[in-house]
Amino acid sequence: MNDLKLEDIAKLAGVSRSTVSRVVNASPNVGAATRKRVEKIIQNTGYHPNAAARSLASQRTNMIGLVIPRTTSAFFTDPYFPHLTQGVAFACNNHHMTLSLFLVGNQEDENEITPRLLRRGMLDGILLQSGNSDDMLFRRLISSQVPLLVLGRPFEEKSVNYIDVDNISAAKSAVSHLLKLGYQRIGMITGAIRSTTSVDRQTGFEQAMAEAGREIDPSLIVEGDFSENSGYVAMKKLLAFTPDAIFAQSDVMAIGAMRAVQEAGFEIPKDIAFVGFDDLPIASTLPIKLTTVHQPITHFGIKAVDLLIDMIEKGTKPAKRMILDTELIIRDTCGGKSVSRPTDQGAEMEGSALNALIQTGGAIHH
Amino acid sequence: MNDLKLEDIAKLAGVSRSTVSRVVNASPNVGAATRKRVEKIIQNTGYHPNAAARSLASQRTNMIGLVIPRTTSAFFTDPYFPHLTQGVAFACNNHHMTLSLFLVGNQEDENEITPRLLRRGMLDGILLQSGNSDDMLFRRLISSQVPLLVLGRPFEEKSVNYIDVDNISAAKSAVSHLLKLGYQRIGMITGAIRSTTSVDRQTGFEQAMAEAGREIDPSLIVEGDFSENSGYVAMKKLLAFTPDAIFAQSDVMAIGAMRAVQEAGFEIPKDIAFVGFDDLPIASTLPIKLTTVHQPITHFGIKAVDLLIDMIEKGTKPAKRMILDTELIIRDTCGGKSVSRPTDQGAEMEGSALNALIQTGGAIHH
DNA sequence: AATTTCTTTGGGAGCGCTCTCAAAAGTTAT
DNA sequence: ATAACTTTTGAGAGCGCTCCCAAAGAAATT
Repeated sequence: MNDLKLEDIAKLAGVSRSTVSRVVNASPNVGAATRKRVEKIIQNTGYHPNAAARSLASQRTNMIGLVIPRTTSAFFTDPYFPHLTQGVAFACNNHHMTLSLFLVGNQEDENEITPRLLRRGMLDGILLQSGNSDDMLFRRLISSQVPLLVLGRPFEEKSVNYIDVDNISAAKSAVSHLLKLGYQRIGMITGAIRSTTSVDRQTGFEQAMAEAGREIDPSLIVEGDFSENSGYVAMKKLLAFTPDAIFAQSDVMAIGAMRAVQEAGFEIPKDIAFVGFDDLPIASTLPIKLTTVHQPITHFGIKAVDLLIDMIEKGTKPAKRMILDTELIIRDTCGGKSVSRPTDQGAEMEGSALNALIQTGGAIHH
Repeated sequence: MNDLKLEDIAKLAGVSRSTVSRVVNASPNVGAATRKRVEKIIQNTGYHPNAAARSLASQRTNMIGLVIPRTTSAFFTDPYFPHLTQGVAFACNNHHMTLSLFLVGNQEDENEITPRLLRRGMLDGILLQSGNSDDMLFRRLISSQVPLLVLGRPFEEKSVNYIDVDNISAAKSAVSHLLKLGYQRIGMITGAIRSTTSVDRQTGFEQAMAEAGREIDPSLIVEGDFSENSGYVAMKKLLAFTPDAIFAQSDVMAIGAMRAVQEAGFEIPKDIAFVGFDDLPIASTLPIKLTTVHQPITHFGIKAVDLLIDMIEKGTKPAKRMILDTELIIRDTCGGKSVSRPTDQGAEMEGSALNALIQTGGAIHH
C-alpha cells in the first residue's frame, strides 16, 4: 500500500521524526493534540514501522526462537509437541513477540540453523527443547550470548536455565498408586533412555519401589522411545514376564502397550493395570480411560515463554529454574475405583483403542 | 562471546568493511589470499553478522511467516497441521530461511498479530492457511504488499496465489471406486462446509455419482467438521438411513465414524465400507486398514515454500497456482478386492511396504 | 516580572550492515 | 614500454528507526 517512513509521517503531520516515533511507541511525553493529529495520519496512510530498522536501532527484535533439536525430532509423531507449540505461540502473542520455529531435521539442518541462531539482531531469546547430552547444538547455544531457556532438565544443568516438570515425584506417585492398589509385579516401559525425562521417571519408579520395600525385577523394565509402536513392542516382551501392572512413561506408549495386551487376549485392568504419563486429551476418551500423570503441556509452554521474557528483560543471572507440578489422574486402567476430576469432560465418549493417536476436538481445516 | 561488527573484522584483517562483507556473502570478487585471511579471522573471533542490520540494508529478511487463521485454529488437534508445518520447516531450512509461526487463537490475537504481519522489514513472504471467506485477516493480507501464498483454494480466488491439492478429482476417484465395487447406498461425511476443501470434495462426490448415473440421496450426506468426534456423531445419524459405504472427507472423521459403526454392532467392510481422505500414518495401522486418498501433506508444505520463494524472487505477477495430485490408496475398509489403477505404481504395495512409504512422511513423487 | 520547574518538541548521532561507484592493482595485448 | 582491460579493493551514502540531549514553550513559584 505504501512505503512511507517515519520521516514522511513527520512531514505530513508537521512535526519531527522524534515525535512520530513517540506516538508510535506510546510514549507519554506527547501533547494530546499532537498525538491525535499524528495518530490520524498514521491511520490514514496505513503506516507501519519497519521492523528491521527498529530492531537495529533498539537492539531488540521481539522475536524468540523455539528450537527442536535433531535428537528429539520424532517430533510430529508425538502430540506432545503440537501442544507445547501451541502454548508457546499463545504466550508469544500475549507478549507481542513473534515466534520462530527451528525444526532441526538432520545434521545438515543443524549446520545450517546454528549460525542463524547465533546471529545477533535475530532473536531476543531462545527456547531449546532438551535433547541428548552430546548435543552439539546444545553446547553452542549454551556458550553463546543469547538468553537461553532449556525445556526439560538438561544432562548438564550447571548454570543453565531450565524449566521442567517434577518427573521424579510424578512417576513416584504413579507407581505408589499401583503399589497401594496391591499390584505385585509392576513393570515399566521407559522413554528414550538418553533423555533426562526418562531417567527421572525411572528414578521415581525406583523410589516408589524402595519406599514400599520392594525389589525391582530388571526383566520388568523395558526400554521404549515414547512412540506408540515402541510401547507395543515393549509390551510384547513384557508379557513373557507376567506383570500385573505397567507404568508407561507416556500415554502414547501406554496406548501401544494396551493394544498388545488386548491382542494377547488379556483384560485391562483385570489382568494388567496401566498408568500412563502426559494426560493427553485422548487419555480420557479411550474405551478404558487411562489413569495417567497429568502434565500441563500447553501451560508449560506458556510458563516457559514468561520466564524467558523475564530473563531477557532482567538478565539471566543467577541461573533460572522452574519446576511445575503434575497430578495423578485416576481413571479406569489402574483398577480400583474411578476418581476422575470434575473437569474431565468427554469422559462419556467411548472409542476403539485405535483412536489412540487421534485427538478429538473440533478440527476445521485442510 | 563477542560484539564484533564488520568494521572490527575489517580492521583485524587490514582490509575494508566492504571486503569483509564480500567474504561473508560469498561474493566471487575477492582475491583468494584476502578471502582466506578474512575467513580465518571470522572463524577465530566467532563473528556473526547482525541480522537486523543486514535486513535493513538489504531489504531482505530471509524470513517467511506461516499463518494459521482463527477460523482454522483447532489446529493442533488435527495431525494434518504438524505434518504441514514439518514440510514447511524443512523447506525453509533448505532455502536458508527462517520460519515464523503465527497461530491466531482468537480475535484479540488477530488484532495483535496483523500489524506484525504487515510491518515491513519483517517477513519476505507469507504462507496463509485458507480459512473462511469472511476472514478479515485474509482480506488485509491480500491487499498488502507482501508476497502471499494461500494454502488451499480460497473462496475468492481472483488474482490470489494459492496452492492446493486436486480435491475434486481426488474425491471423485474415491467415490468412483466405491461405485465400481458395487455399493448402492453411498453416504458422505463432509468437512466444515465453509471451507473450499469440503466444497470441492463434495463436488467430486457429486461428479462420481453423476457419471455413474446415480441419484444422490440427501439424507446420506451429513455435515462434519473434520474432527474425530464429528465423524462419530455424523455416523450415528447416517446409520438410520442404512448406507452400505461411506466416504469420509478426512481420515480422522472416518475413524470416528467407524467407531460408531462398530459400536452399533456392524462389521467393516462387510456391512459398511469406508474410504477416508488424507492418508495419515495411522490409516495404515488401524486394525482394519483404511482405504483413503493419499495427499502428500509434508510435500505440500515443501512445495508451498518453494513456490513462495519463487514469488519473492521473481514477483507475484501473474497470480500463481499450483495443484498437487493425490492418489487413492486401497486397503481393507472398502471391501472387494484391491482394484489398482494401472498407472499407480504405489498400488502394488501392500501392507508394510506401504507403511514404509507413509512413515517417511514423504511420498515425494511429483 | 523574574525565576524555576516541568512538559513537549526537534536535532543529531548512531545501530551494523549493503551496494554503487570509483580508484588501485594486476593482466594481457599492442 | 604503453595502452586497454580485468580483477580486487575502498570510500561513502544510505537503509529507517531509537534515544540522548538540548531547546522551546507552558506552568508554577517566588
